[in-house]
Amino acid sequence: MKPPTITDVAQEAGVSVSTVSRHLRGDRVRAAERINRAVARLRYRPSPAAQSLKSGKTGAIALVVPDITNPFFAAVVRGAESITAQGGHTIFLANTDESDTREAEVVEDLLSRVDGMLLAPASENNPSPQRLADAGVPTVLIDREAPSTGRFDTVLIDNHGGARSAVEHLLSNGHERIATIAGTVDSTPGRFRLEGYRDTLAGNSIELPPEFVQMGGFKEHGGYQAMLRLLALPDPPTAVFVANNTMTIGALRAIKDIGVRIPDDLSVVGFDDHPFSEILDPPLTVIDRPMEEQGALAMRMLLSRMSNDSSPISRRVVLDVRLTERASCGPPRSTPMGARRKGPQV
Amino acid sequence: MKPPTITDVAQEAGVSVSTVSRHLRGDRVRAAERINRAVARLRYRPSPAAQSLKSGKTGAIALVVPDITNPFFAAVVRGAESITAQGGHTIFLANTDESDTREAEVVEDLLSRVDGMLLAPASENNPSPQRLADAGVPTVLIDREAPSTGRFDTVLIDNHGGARSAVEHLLSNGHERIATIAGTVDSTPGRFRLEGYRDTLAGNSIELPPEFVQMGGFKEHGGYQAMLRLLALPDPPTAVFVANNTMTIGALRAIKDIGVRIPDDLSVVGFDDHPFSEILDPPLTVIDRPMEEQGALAMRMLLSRMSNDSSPISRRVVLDVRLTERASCGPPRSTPMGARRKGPQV
DNA sequence: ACAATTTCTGAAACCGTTTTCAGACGACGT
DNA sequence: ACGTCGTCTGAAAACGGTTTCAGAAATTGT
Repeated sequence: MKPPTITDVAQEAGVSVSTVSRHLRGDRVRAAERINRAVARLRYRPSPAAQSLKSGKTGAIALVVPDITNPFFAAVVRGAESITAQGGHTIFLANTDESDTREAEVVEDLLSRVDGMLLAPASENNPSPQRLADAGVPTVLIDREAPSTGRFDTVLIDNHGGARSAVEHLLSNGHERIATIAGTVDSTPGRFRLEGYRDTLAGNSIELPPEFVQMGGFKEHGGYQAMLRLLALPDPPTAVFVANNTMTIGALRAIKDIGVRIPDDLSVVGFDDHPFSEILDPPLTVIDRPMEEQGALAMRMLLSRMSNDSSPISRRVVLDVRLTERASCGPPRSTPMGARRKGPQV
Repeated sequence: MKPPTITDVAQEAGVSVSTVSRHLRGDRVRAAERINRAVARLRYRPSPAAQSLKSGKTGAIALVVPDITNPFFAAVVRGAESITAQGGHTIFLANTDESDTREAEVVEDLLSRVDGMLLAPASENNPSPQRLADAGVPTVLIDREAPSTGRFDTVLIDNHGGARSAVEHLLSNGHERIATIAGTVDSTPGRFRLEGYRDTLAGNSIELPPEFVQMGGFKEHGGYQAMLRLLALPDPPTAVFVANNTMTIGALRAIKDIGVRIPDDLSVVGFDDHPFSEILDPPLTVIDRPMEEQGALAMRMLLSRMSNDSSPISRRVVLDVRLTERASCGPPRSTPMGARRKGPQV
């Protein structure tokens, strides 16, 4: 009933606990065979609690993300897990619901249970990374930067460049009235994607009314509302860049509700690909990035950090993104839309 | 640098470690105020390893799912997490990639790290639940049954009834040539959804060629291939029931590649809703279920099991599903004269 | 065969907590 | 005042491993 301890094994094998311990950790030992048999017979498994108490290592790694429901983070998890699968580390996954306070709790709780952490902070002014640094927990940041830049290993993507590609694609299709639905501006992706959008338009000497930037908070509902506001404008945009996948779902729903047609009435570029993007009608043009690789890379960096304390300088990796062109963009409508609106409104 | 121990706190507060420990666990103690100050000043946090070694409790719960990328499981995780958030339990999430062997490893590893486990077994002949029972770890099964039925708490949904609703919906639209893309048949959902499909057809005295049942293995690619095979049939079906969400994505991609139109050429019902279902063209009719609630319920059952050892009988909860009708179903392309023309009946 | 060396072993200390177990202290009744 | 309680306290023993240490056994060299 009670799980067997190393003492039971020692007794069964007729040796001392030290010998059993040594054999289990790989030392050459005379009674190796007998110990193996005893272990098998008793189905002995060392207690992680005891091991970690003595060694100070837990054999676990935490992976903290703002929203596990988001396919991007799910992919990151898979990527990270694929690296850790062989090596003997367990992954603890935690969800923060995009909340700074929840993240603080979660991090505080996990702090002493793990040897290292992969963290995608909810926002940029979040104290968690600092807390982890203080506690001496090796940490790699994913997709979001820490307040005190340059002090943490980070795996980012080229958010600014991605937004630029999106807007340039729209420009090259002849659009000028290009709007954006932006995420929370105090998160790294939200901030840089918005800046990329603005810089690109500015670089092309295009000036747009401030209503062309609508905040969607990275949530589906936010995207829905934002798109509704955009479409209700007296002089609405002919193209929209939506800054993440969940807001895109909401935005498309709004478009559908209103009865606007893509790409005839409105061109759309999303950020982050998804299996569904291909089967939409029309298929969605998106900014794509290596999601699993982002997770895998972060995990590799973390593992190296954990074993190889050497390099004190922090690494900052920025992965490339690329535009996957499908069919949701076309030339702008020559005549401004406005007459043809139906369905629910804001 | 080193995290402070209870001894440091005791010293700082000028009392013995026992007193500190007692105060921390809630006993009345004279030096309460001084201890609090010491704890705050030192930023002391008790070592989970030491606590769990002594108490035998870990304060953690494992949640093991076959595929975290699947929005259904992501929702289950959220549901479960929402319950645990307040109470002091950490969640360990693990992914098994639908593999029995991976699941065995994961469960074996987590076994001694947690006080309880929420498990969605990869297949029905998977030994993990038995292993957990042997080890005395409270366990609640999610969505899948264990080999030795009736011995575990389980939170299921009405898979059979869901499949029946789907097929009946298709029947009421006038279809007779109804195919299915089934999941792995050794998993609970795969088995019962297929049985529900077969029973309903049999109940309506409809006999179909065996090629109308295609296996898709619950994977997107499997769904793609299965749909391709279905559409390549000399006498293809006029309607298809796809047994889960990821296969549906694949199936829809195949449909799009081939150029078949929904619902004119083919009616489709999926299993499990998704934000995207609504923005597809046409929006997808699906069997829907309370996903987060399934996770939340399972977590509640587990917590009660963990505290309240009382009831030795195992609970089996079956949640209802319902058909969410959208626009992916219509009358069959070549309807026999006089048959129902349009719209659902019954 | 014997000393010098190397390899292997068990006893014991330790990791940071919780929890007995006496004993110390203050409050109380008479 | 004095014994009797009840409350609060610190020393010490666990929990299940790992690791140091010194000693025993095996190996080697001559």
